[in-house]
Amino acid sequence: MAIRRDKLDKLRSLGVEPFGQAYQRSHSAREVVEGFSSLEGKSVSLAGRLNAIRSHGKAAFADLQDQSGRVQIYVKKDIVGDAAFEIFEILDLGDIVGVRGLVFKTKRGEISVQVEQLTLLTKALRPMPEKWHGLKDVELRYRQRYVDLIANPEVRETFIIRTKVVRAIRNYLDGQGFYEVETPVLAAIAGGTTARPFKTHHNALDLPLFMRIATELYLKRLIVGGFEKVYELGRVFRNEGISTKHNPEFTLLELYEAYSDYEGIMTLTENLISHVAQEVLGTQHVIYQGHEVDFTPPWPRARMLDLVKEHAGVDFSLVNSDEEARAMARQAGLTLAPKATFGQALDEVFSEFVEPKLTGPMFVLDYPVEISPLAKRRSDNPRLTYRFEAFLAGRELANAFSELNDPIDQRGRFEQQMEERARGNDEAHEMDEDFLLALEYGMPPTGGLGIGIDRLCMVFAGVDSIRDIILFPLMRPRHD
RNA sequence: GGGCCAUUAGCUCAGUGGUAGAGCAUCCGCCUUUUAAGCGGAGAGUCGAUGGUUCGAAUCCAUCAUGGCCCA
Repeated sequence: MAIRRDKLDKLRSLGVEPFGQAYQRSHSAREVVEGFSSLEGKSVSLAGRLNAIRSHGKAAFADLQDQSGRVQIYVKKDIVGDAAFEIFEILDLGDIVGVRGLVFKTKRGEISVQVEQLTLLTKALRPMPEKWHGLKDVELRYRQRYVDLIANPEVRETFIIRTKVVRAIRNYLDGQGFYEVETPVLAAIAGGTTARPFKTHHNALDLPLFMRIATELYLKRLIVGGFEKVYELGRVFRNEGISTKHNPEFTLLELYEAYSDYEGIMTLTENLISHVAQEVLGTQHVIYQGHEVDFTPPWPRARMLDLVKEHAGVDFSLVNSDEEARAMARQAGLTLAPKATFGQALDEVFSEFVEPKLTGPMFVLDYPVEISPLAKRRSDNPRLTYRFEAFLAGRELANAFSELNDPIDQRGRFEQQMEERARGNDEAHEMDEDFLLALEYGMPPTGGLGIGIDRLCMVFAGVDSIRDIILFPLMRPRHD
């Protein structure tokens, strides 16, 4: 640091401003390398960070890194002149420069730019991480992602994949006639799923507010209002623990299609993901965590009850009461809370014995009503709903249902959730009178879908931790 | 919340009770087609923090901090 600060003064005394102005570039590093056959002998201008310097006395090679990649530059005293070469010798790894010069190939065959004019654009006051091993310290990689991006080029590729996934989703949905909308992040009630919200406060209205945990209830209001295909691709916030699969804020896609149902949404889901795979990876096949994944539709479908019967050896379709359900869970080897319902018992057994085995992609159908308070009941079995989840690599990828549009049933479900809450489950839904009011105006039969974008991107990028697909994951602030 | 692990130079890492090390980076010298350039030399540390055990602690013990992995 101190040495680099001294260099600032030295540069200024030589008439060089270490924090320069805009620089006109003619090419990117990649363009120079890939377009060599037509660029050889021609003059190009590039800008980027000095990644490596191999000095040879009165000449030097260096690697110039820009967003597209790296290209070697060759700085020769004879050509740039004594003054410029003196300045070049002061430069450090990490400094950002602009160069203009001729494209050529070295004896060893490396495409390079013979520098005629060198411009310092930004002096780096901090040293870069080690060139060979990169930055490995995960704490520093997350806290100082910019250094991670400089030192580990594959990290940029990971995040470019994320960008492409999001773009491909928008392209597909827009092409299907969906409208992208924006609904409130701050609301008096955080609804749409079961999770603890972040609480905040609006000063002028002296109003307690919550940050959204889902976009569901607002998007359904839009269906009531006559929008027929809407989606929101937005950040939601859940005040819960942090793990390789959980970050307190994450990106959720929710979409709603009027006059559709969960069957229609299943088809849409597999087509959407398949489209994204083709757009982003150019293939339907990926290997994730050692499993071969094939996104080609249609995906296998199985009823939750059947999967539980198959993998846990217990048949919940024979159960007639919550008590019998708890007994069946015990038979499968689980101990549950004494008040656990049929739905909770089934879900726990499913999570424990089935979920980890679902490499997928596949659909699991017909979730119990108690854990699906916003989903429509099956007409042939009121304990179950028209709800499915998509699974991939043992993890929930998507959650969808035929939306409950009966305001009276919906009120009953909310009341059931209130009882849950009274029993101490502070993740249960709150009564949302305003949403019920909307439903009373009439919501057409509708299918809805939610997809966790971070987890989806993890599969496409081949990373195992959600923190590796979030640019700036939440960290405890450093205090030193 | 529980268990296990990590924390040593800017970075990557050695160092299991007896004078704090290596490579890269940095600085100085040499070197005009190298590429993890090379050769010679130099500087660089509150060993995460605080206590304790010991003649002596990076090393053993306790607590705390930060992070990671697993579990709830």
